[in-house]
Amino acid sequence: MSIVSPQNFEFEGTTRKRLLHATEYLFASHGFSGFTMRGVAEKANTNIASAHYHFGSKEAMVLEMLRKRIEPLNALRLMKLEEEKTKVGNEALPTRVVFSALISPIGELVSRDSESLIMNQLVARSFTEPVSFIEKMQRRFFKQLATIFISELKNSHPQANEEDIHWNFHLAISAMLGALAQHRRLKDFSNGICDDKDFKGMIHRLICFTSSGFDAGISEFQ
Amino acid sequence: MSIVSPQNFEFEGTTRKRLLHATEYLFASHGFSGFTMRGVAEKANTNIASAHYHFGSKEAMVLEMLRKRIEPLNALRLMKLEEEKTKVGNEALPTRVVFSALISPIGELVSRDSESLIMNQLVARSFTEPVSFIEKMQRRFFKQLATIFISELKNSHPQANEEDIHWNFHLAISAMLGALAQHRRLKDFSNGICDDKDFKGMIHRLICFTSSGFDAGISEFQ
DNA sequence: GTCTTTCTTAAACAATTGTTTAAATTAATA
DNA sequence: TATTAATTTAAACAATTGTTTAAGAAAGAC
Repeated sequence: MSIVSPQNFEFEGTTRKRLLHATEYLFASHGFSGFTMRGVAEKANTNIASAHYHFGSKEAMVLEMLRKRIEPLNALRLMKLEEEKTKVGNEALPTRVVFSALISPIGELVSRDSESLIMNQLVARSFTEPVSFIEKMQRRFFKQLATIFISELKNSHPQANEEDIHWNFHLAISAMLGALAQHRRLKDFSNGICDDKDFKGMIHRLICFTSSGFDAGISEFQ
Repeated sequence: MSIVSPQNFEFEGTTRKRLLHATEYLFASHGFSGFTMRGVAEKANTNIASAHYHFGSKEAMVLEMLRKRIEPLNALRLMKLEEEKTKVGNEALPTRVVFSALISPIGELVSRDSESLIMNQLVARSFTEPVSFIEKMQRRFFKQLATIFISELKNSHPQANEEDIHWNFHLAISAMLGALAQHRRLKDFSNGICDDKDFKGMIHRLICFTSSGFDAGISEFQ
């Protein structure tokens, strides 16, 4: 089960769902300007006019697809964070727990809906796409979440300065998205030593990697 | 001096050089399928037929541009690594020194040629582009280098198993490329607290972050 | 000088792009 | 059943894509 495997199967459900599904797959593997409405229509077993009937435009179709994927993910992240906060009461959360709340929901959503494997490359891509509306999406879908998690990290590191917190949070997010986006390289470069299908393992390693990197960056500069 | 700042100035030099320069800038900010030959020609103050005269095709032009940027970078990386190895003689290199040899050349090339700031987004983008010839480029330009650095990390961690080495090297590379590719987010999210123009600082932080993350990942799983 | 090569340019090419139109079909409602 | 709304479809639209052609200009060699 690789993150984005070549899909020859037909998408199922209503035309609208098939279109969103095909959009998701093609956007994840080719980027916004790299896929075509005709390509989406063909993969969804319908035609281009139908896509415009349901969504109005290519841009609107991608936006709707992204919204449906990202919103549940962020909701799960916030839920996890609240859960951990009530657990410890007045104490500050360890770095690792904060990053676990941020990262582990990716793996959990993938487990729930096996088809959402694509989401990883998808979310990651939406952070490297240059298209202006996606830059806006970053802010709309992620800035608020980032603020909450950063303030939590401030609680965990009361002696650290804000600049270090922000810098290393940024590096951690970059690592997270980078790992999702470049997952295929692991297979190419490890000569079969690593199991790139071990998604749970990746999530676990990613949490360990980012929280350790974060803490090292905080203590180094203070 | 942000990594990719909006450039209104005209590119200088021969037509060929102006074309490569414009290609670099546009590919970095829009990706392969996101920029057009007409856009490149206009930015280079020439016309599309001239671009085809000098390079033959859009793909060949991008390949040539990438080659000219990546090869000197990798040469510097290998030189740094050899330098450090001769310093310690028979001893193994600390993780941090290995990652410093891998990452610091990015900052040094940027210092030498201020215009190569773009290179960062550029190299990073070439690792998230889906276009097939760029996937081939990953292997051509990076696989050999990765093998060398991985074997060096094996020397540094003789007790670790290969799987952990590969996984965490992969995560470190992802963090490095992710940080370069998503550099703009720092400005967007830090509310002016962090100086995104402090490139040397970023390189330093990145080396600290990745080597600590790597070591944590190695020791956790053994 | 002439000739040859190198480079530049405007114009056209065929193919593909997102989008729209309008007719045909299906589903829902009364 | 009759009528209305929702959906699908083929065809065409204008704009843009990478590429090519062929004529011209610039530069160097003889």
